[in-house]
Amino acid sequence: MDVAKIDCERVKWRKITAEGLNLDYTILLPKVCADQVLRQLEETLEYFTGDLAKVKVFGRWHPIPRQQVAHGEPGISYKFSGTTVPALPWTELLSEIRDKLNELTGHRFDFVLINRYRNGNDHMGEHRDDESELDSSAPIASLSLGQRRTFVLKHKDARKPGPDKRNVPPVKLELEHGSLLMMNPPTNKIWYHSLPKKKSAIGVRINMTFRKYNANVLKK
DNA sequence: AGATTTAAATTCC
DNA sequence: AGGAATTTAAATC
Repeated sequence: MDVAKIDCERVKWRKITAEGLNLDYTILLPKVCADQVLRQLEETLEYFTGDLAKVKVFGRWHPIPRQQVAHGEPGISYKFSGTTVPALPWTELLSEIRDKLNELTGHRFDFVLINRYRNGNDHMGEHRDDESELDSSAPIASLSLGQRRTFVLKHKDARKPGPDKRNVPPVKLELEHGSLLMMNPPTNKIWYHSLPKKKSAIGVRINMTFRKYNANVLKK
């Protein structure tokens, strides 16, 4: 069972919508395939360490509460609160997954950010994937492997304190082993997302978000 | 120029 | 008990 053999025609999507939110969810990889991909990722990926694994928040430096690495086309770098990391070259497995997602979606992803959550204590705070260097017309494809975790989305107006706070309910999803979540425009301009801590989560989760950068970011 | 950004400690259910 | 909300600064766009 390998990724290249997955039949895109048979993928059954679940559509999730709300005000300014447009998601598609599916279990893309059958269990045996997802198990194999996870094992291969664990064997082949190395994560950033040292200064590349730190963020500056409220004037203080912290180690990121998860492991992280980026791969993609030459010339791309990923910036987040204080730190800039280079995109490492594509690996064979990452290219294979990218090609399948390109076939499935009709987009050409040129970058992937990989986050590894060692256990339920690793997490990610509320943020949007709306960097100006990203092609705002392209979706972001989020593939999850390993430990199931809850993904929380909040409307930007439900988040800010004060009188203009609006009561838009959050959207929660359980991201399963082998699942693919498509975040379609304009979702990432309007909704924040996070992966909260979960005491009961013991296992490792790896999440890969495939993105498309604006053409002028790539090295020619 | 004012909104936005990110994680941790603390308080509050 | 464990989650959700609140508070924290300085730099960037």
